[in-house]
Amino acid sequence: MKTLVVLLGPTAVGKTELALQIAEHIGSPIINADSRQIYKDLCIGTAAPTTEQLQRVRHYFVGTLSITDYYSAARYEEEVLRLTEELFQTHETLLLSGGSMMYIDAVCHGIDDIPTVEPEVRELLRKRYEQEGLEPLAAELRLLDPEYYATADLRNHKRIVHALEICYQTGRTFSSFRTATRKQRPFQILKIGLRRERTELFDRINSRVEQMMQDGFLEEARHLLPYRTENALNTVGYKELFQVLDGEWELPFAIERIKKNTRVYAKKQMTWFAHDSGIQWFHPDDQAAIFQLIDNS
RNA sequence: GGUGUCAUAGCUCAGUUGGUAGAGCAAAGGACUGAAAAUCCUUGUGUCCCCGGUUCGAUUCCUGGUGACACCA
Repeated sequence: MKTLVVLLGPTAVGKTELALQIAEHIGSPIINADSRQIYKDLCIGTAAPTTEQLQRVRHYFVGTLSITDYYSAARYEEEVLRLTEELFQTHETLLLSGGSMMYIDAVCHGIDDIPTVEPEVRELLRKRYEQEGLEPLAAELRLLDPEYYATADLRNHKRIVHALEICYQTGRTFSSFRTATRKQRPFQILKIGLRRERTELFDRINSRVEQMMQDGFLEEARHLLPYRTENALNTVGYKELFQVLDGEWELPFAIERIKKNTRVYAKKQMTWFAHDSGIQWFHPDDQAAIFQLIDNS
């Protein structure tokens, strides 16, 4: 039975280095599962693998997209499945590593087959939200898709707007696409979660942000400033540095915000992963136990 | 050594004309189906420095400590 090893955990826990060691141990490339490292030019701020690390092991989904490219968890699912099908012909075990919760779930059990929203529809709804606000849109959703309306987070405009986009574009209700079925994969999945004491993780986050600044994060952000409205740059770190470049924030204040928002992100990841009972948890230093688990699978 | 000011949440501080207290920051918990490092929701954690006194009742008023700061010697 082919095995996909999924290495996951909060940001800054130590996935990148351990992934390299596991990949070398099992002779697998690394399939990256990070929704921001996949973009070219977001190197320092996303703590993407370095050139040396990329030379050590073949990586997929690192720096392959332009920051203006559209991307989604569904595309990721599709592309990873195609890639694994190919790679499993020559590998018994493959490694996928990253922290983007929805991307990992998309690979492991799939997401529903909902059409991709066309740019015109997206633009139309974006304008309506901007001009009318959330309430009229929510009221409209109640008429178009009462089933989804009943359970939707009515204060979250992204949910409401997306449901409406699908209703408009397809003439069907958004809820009719939501089957919540778990797709079967032609390989077994071994989920390895990395975790640390919270204080330890937060210390690592804080010092990693300091390191990013020393590595030229502000310069990287300066080059990307013209693209600031792209979704790829709606990302912790870049957002705050854009405030500095606008002259709105002092740099030390922005650095504190980056640290804080990274901590919040890490907590959000841990909340998500905590619901997944299929994850076996380890401290990143406990490589022996992790290798043993992989070897026995 | 003397005088004065202050002592309240992890931090900075507000406040209670005496009825056991609240802001900001930090922090904690949660949701999540094609934009997910996104987006959204919830939560105040406390010997009010310590021992006494007055009082039905003291974090608040009073005596005395202790500590910090300022000024005078």
